[in-house]
Amino acid sequence: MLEVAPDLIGATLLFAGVGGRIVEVEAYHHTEPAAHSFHGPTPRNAVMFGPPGYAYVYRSYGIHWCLNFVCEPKGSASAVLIRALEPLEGLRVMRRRRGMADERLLCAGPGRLCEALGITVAHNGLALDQPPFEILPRIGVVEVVAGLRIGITKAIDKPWRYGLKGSRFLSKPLTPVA
DNA sequence: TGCCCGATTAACT
DNA sequence: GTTAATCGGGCAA
Repeated sequence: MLEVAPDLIGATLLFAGVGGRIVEVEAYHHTEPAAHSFHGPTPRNAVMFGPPGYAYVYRSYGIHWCLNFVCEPKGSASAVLIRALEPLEGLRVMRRRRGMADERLLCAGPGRLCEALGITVAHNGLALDQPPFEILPRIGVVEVVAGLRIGITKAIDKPWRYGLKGSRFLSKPLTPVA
């Protein structure tokens, strides 16, 4: 899981033809209290305990949707939270859905990202390798920076946040960690 | 059965 | 900088 997370940076994620390049992710594992799967399976996070390669969508603060990729190994209940995209495809659609013109903020944050792509809990448990999802491997070399996770209050010490170096589409600046 | 809190965002002072 | 919006899960009673 800690291997696939940084590898996702720079890959292109499309949902029904709308999306862009992944510039920010965070890794979660059920052995640390920040993860939803920490306390064991529930109806909400059940997909995290299933096979890898599926989407886990959950509601945050009762308002927003957040998209996760379920990772190897199966049953480990580990997942990677997609935090930010660099908008590339379907800009018009995303702008309409988000109701704003600022391209930089279209997908800079988990809740914004889901709203822009039109992802809701209805897509929870969908396979990531078939429509409407489409993931294209990154092309060429990208500079990945690791940092401390943000927006959480538990297990903040783990440097499991990964971002594309210098990207202006990050939800917040990335603080490098050795 | 009820209360408190969170992997957030946007609007307001 | 601060605060409301809003819902499912964990924990206390």
